[in-house]
Amino acid sequence: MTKVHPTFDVGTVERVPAHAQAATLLRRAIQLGYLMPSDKLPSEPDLAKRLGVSRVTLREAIRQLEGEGYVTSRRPQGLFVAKQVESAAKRKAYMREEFKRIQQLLDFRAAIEPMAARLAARHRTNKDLAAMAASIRAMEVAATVPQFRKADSNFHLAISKASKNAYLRAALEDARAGMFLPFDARDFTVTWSSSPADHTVILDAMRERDGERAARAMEAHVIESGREMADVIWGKRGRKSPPD
Amino acid sequence: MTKVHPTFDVGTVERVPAHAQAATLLRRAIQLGYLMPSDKLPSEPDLAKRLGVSRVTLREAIRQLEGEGYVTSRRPQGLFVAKQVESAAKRKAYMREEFKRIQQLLDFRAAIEPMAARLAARHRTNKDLAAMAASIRAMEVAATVPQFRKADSNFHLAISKASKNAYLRAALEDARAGMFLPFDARDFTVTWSSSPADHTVILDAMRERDGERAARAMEAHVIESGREMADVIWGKRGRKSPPD
DNA sequence: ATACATTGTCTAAAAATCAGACAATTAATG
DNA sequence: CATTAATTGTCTGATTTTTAGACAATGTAT
Repeated sequence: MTKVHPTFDVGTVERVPAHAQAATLLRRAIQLGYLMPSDKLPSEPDLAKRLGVSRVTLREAIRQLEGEGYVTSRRPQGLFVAKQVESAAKRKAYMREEFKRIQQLLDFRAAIEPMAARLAARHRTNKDLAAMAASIRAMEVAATVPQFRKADSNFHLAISKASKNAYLRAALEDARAGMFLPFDARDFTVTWSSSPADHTVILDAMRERDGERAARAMEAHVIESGREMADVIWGKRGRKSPPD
Repeated sequence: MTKVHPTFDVGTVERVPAHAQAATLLRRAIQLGYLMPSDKLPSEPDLAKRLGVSRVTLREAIRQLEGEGYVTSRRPQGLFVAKQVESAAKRKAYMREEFKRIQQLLDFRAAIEPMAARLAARHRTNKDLAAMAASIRAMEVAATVPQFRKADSNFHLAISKASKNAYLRAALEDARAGMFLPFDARDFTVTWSSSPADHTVILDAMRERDGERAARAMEAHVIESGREMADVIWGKRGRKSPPD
């Protein structure tokens, strides 16, 4: 008796316009620290080609980002990354309201990052190891929060790459991009304190191909990062300064 | 000195046509067992409305799925899920060739499913619990592999839903959809042997809100499932029959 | 003052999607 | 066996999004 399934739910198609996607890509690049404040962006024709869209479409994306305050256009010189995206107070409010989402994201990271570290310790090449070490060095010499954040991101992404697991890697990239969205701030320096030591421990485990130790260290690191983050969000600790 | 970042790479925009998205949604519904072989799909206007696309767009998606052999259109009766997508031999060959990918997916599941179980044990409502129990009952009375698979899928998805974590849930859905693609076969009855007992243990932990036990049980289950799967793929055990 | 790269603005066309109408088909019904 | 009713097959025209390209406006650097 062929019949339609009663609880049939496949979800819905959501069309994402090309200009919205382009805006998301550029916003993410700024949020992840690939594009830093006051950086000049490529010219519109160039940028459009890189993004794989037409200039008109790119333009709509730029208008959107200008409205959000991520970029400013100085007439015939080009497009620049804004120095300040939003007020500190506004960002902090945003973070509180997004707290639940962040907490979910931290649990998600706590699930995947240790596994990525475990597999990376097993499958890493010397080149992978070098990339991780380079990221840690970059973290140590970072003078600004965006620089630090970029190095930190690179370290974790290097591990996900070394795991040789496409699923973990994709999930981790998504997770990190999602994390940094609200931490776009220049006034929060989360994970600055515990990170250097944590990262070194993880790197050692990678060097010795000790998967379990790498996983445990990563788990501790993610949990501690989350704790620090929560403290900052809820104002228990307040600001910290970068190391000198 | 404002300069363009040298290693500037934001990725590219990829336009995903609505019909491709619709095809993906329907394909996944079949792969996950929401739509079973010989099931009748809703009428085109109805389905188009549910998917949030026009009928023309839906039609392009259907043409695609027909080409892939997922559905067949019996003229004025409607659209039906195909009985057989591909031959058993072809699927088995496909599985071996996709073995690496499956192994990655198993590692990915081993990372996220225990965490989902842990959080589900903590956050589950009675309704969540009832859904899990219903899935187990459905598994016990399943007479065919698709039925069993659907029930199995529902159990794991119920847990991911109960975890109240959108990221874990989405990742788990992706992972399961990816798993079942090559296991669409009727000739593999993986996880049939160990599953009933495993699932009951997990359910007990959920009932008692014992997150750690739930996580451990789930981890063991995923690992054992992977082991059985590997055995079947490499022919160490061969076929099994469904319970009567 | 001038050159020049860049953004601002416009037009025309192509592609995707939508909304709706109507014909064709055939299982089910009486 | 004829009729009904639901469904797919097919078509048209409008709307939205995106593309490709041309040209003017701008203001910095030489």
